[in-house]
Amino acid sequence: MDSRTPKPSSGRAARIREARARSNSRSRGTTDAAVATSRDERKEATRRAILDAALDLLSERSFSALSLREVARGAGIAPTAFYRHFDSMDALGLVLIDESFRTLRDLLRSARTGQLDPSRIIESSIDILISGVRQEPEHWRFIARERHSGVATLRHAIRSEIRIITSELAVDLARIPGLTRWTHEDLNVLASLMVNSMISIAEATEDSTDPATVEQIRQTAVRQLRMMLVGVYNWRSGGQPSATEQLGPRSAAN
Amino acid sequence: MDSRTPKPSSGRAARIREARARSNSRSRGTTDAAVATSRDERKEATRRAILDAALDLLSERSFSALSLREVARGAGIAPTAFYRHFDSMDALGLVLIDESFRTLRDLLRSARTGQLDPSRIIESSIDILISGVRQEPEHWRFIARERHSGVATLRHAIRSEIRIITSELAVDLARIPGLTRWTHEDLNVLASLMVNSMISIAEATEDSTDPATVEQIRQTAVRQLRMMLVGVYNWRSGGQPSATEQLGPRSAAN
DNA sequence: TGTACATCAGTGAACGCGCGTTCACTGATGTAC
DNA sequence: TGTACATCAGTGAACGCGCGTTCACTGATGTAC
Repeated sequence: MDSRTPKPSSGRAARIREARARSNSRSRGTTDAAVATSRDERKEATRRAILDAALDLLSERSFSALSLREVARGAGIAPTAFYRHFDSMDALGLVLIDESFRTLRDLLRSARTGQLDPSRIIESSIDILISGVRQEPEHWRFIARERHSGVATLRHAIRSEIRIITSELAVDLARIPGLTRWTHEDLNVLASLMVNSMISIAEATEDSTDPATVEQIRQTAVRQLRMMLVGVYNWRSGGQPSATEQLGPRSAAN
Repeated sequence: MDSRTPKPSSGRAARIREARARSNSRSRGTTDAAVATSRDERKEATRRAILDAALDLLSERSFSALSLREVARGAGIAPTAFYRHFDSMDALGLVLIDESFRTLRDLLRSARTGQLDPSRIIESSIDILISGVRQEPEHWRFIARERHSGVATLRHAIRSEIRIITSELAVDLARIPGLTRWTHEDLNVLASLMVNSMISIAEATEDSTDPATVEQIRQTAVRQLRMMLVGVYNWRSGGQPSATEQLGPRSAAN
């Protein structure tokens, strides 16, 4: 069995194979601590191993360049066993998108509910974002990469998830005192501006391991968001006529 | 010879094959109008055919999913002839990046030199961008896709090109009256904000053929940029203390 | 509790396929005289 | 201008490889009695 002879590879995949080996050990009567695992539990463990192996490989390759056999190898199973868990690689991809966006949504929820110091709201948000990215870098990388990938199924799935998150954020923004009178469209434009820069901040972060670089990205992000929000707070508040004149007339309709 | 029997395929690839067939016709003594082509000219034509075939295929696949044989097929040559023009697919990719960024830079230059109506500067810029994207959609798509792709060589090449464009823009911005006193870093932050949204506007545009959708994207883009620039014009100009207070203290150091 | 049978996650051989790359070649174009 | 030779873009057969998918199978786990 493959899981008995793991090849030298990255820590994560190795850990998965060990986990799979352990949960199978009882059935092979080894002296390993007898962890009672049902058939269902072991099936789930293999499923996870497949998903984790795929996510692991996706840090180097894009999804379209990922082969079923490679993933199976990473999970420590025969290629044919893959089909016991997923109909196709595309199906696996969709599950990965689902899980990745769960991570993203969790982060947003925690940012929303945790009362932040209002005087440092931007800094706190960015900090939450950056530490979130560092906790589950694979999910962020996957979303960032496949958002524009050649695989149409994944691209569309990601686009619709991003649209959902954006409109959720727009709803939230509508409650902020200064923005209560904004139109639906303006709120959505702002929200997508924020989601976009959130994703590109995440991308920038997870590419760099050097703490100094991360710190620099953090500061740039803070400045970017601050510029954006200065714009927001001045958007409909009048004043600064010389500046706003240069920016062209504001559309009266919306 | 393959170029004599073109398969039914997209217009562009077919046109390329025809061009190649035509430039070869003299050597085969057909009755075709005798276009005198030197060996060098024909070699160049094949090279172009390869590049165009690749760009054509890249509208559906990502670069890493592109095969040498596929490209050769698209260009109407035998797979082995590919090596007469490029050492590898990676080499081809780098040439494509080069050409794509030439398109992008040309667009920026024309936007810079053509004196725009200052009262409609945002609208004009966006219009230039959108029509630029519609003229050479393949280049934009290629950059957008491969920016986060799995092919490290291309990713790095694109990143450094974007960095160059961003700092060129920062230099330009420094000349704008309201921004003359900004720090180097602030200008770069603003420039990268603008380049980022430029790319994402381009992405949004080239995915949609429907004119109504394009018009909607255009309006959203205008609004996004306007919000951003309202922020910029208020960035160091003081005033609006209640709003800026909510955004946290401005860093005095830079 | 023991027994007989059903279930089903995982296997390994086999298939046909498209891939990148090598090689010796062909024959039109270019060049030296 | 004509001839002899060099150049070199493009060819097609051949190679070994990893791929996705099929199939009949195995044997531990689960279940009915």
